[in-house]
Amino acid sequence: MDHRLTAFRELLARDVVAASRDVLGLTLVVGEHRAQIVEAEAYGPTDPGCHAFRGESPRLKAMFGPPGLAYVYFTYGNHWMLNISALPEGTPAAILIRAARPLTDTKELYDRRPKAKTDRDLLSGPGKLCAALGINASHYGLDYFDSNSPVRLESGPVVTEVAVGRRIGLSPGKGDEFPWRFWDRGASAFVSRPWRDN
DNA sequence: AGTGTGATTATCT
DNA sequence: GATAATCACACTT
Repeated sequence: MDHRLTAFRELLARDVVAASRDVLGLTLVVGEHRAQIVEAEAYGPTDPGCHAFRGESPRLKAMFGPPGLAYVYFTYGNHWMLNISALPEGTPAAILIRAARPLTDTKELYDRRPKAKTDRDLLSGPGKLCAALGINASHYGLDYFDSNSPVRLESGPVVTEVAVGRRIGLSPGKGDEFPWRFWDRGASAFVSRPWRDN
C-alpha cells in the first residue's frame, strides 16, 4: 500500500469528516471496473442524519465494525448505496460514496444504466453509481483494503480544489446543515450536484 | 435552471 | 404503518 492510501487509512480510523474529504481522488475498484471518487459525504456518531443515531441493528453491523468495510444498504425501494465504514470498531461512522468518474471501459456500465447518454450520467449519484457498478447486498462487509477484494480502494491523486456543502437528502433537523459533503471542483461534471457551494 | 411528484421495499416503531 | 443518505420525468421560467 503506498503512502497516499496508507495516510487515508489512518485518517479513516480517527476522523470521518477529514477522511471524507481525503477520499476524493482515490480509485474505487469494483471487479474489473475502476473509477475516481469525486464526491463523498460523512456520517458519524452523534449525527442525527446517521443511520446509527438510534443505536445498533443487524443492518448496521458493518458501520459498527472496524474502518474500511463496505456498508451497503437499499433505500427508497429502488437504490443501493455504497459506504466505507470509519472510526474504530464499536463507533459507528461511514463515508457515503456519492459520485465517481469512470476510468476504464464503460460498455458494461451503459448496459446496466440504459438511460445514461454520456459518461457523466453513469456514476453521478450514489444510486446511479451502485447501479452502474452492480453493487448490491452481495458486497456487504467486504474489505476495501484487501487487494483481493471485489470492492477495494487504490491510490489516486490528491485533490486540492475541494468544494464543501450541505449533505443531500436529509430531513430538516436531522443534520442537514452540517457541511459534510465534499466534491472535486475539477471534476464537477461528474458530481451529482455540481453547481455551487451551499 | 429550478420545482414537484411517483415509484417501490427493507427496516424499524 | 411511516419513513427513507434517490432517480427520472414532467412542467415552468
